Amino acid sequence: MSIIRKTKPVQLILKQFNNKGDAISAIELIEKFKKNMDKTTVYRILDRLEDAEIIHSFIDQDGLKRYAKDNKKIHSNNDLKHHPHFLCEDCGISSCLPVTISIPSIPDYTIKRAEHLFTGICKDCV
Amino acid sequence: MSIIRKTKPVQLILKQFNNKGDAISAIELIEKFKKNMDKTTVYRILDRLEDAEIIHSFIDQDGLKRYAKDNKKIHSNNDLKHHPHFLCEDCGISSCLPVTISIPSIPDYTIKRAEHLFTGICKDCV
DNA sequence: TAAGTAATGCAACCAAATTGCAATAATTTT
DNA sequence: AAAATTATTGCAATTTGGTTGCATTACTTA
Repeated sequence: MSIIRKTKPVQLILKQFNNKGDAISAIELIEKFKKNMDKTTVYRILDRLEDAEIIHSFIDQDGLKRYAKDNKKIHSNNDLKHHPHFLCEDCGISSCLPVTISIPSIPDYTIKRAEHLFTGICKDCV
Repeated sequence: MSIIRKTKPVQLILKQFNNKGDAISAIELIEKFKKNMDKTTVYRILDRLEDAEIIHSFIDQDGLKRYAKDNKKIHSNNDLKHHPHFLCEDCGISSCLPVTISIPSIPDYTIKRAEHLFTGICKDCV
């Protein structure tokens, strides 16, 4: 699985993630590329890119799936794996924050995955 | 707003939250009470209970809205406001963990809300 | 117990996401 | 470089979680 061919739609979406490091929702991408490709294609490309660990996804407070480019600094070692995602209430721009959240150890619980979502006002909207 | 009458549907749902402290998804409740009430009613009761701060909600990793009873110990003071939610991969049971996550302060960012989602294996599924 | 109004059920609707399938376009093989 | 292979796409239809409008029902209170 997850062999990715360099089709035009794939290149368009990849370029999008390379240009800006923001976390983009699937619907934003569908809207942006509606003349270039079908929404099904957008969803499937995102799935494949996630499989290939080129991007990662999370669900935001509104239940929308968002995707962001995988960042080596953030994802390479275990320490930095648990980084928070931030969503600005004002401009709606979402981003990965380059800080580590320490996971508390809870007796008898095995934590495999953690997702931290912050909502507030970003530096450009003060 | 948010005056809550003790109708039969409301009592059923309240009993559900009083019995078990788990975080229940709206669809679980709809399924469970499908012979007792309409799904619209479930959604509207949940909204009202949340308004009245009897329960609180969050979106889980699958994008499902989940609700749990508000816990005074967890919600009374600001320190304990940011408690994580845990979802067991195995049994699917979700719960509020009574621990505090410290929010890192990020320069130029104002964090208003935080949501922490852990996925893993719970104590009953080891 | 009658009036006022909150709450419910039903049907229709909506948006995000998924699926099946035939057509198309990257690759790979020759 | 053409043919064969198979990943990828577009389109239409479907699914799912959730919402809305409205007439009817049932709490509450006076």
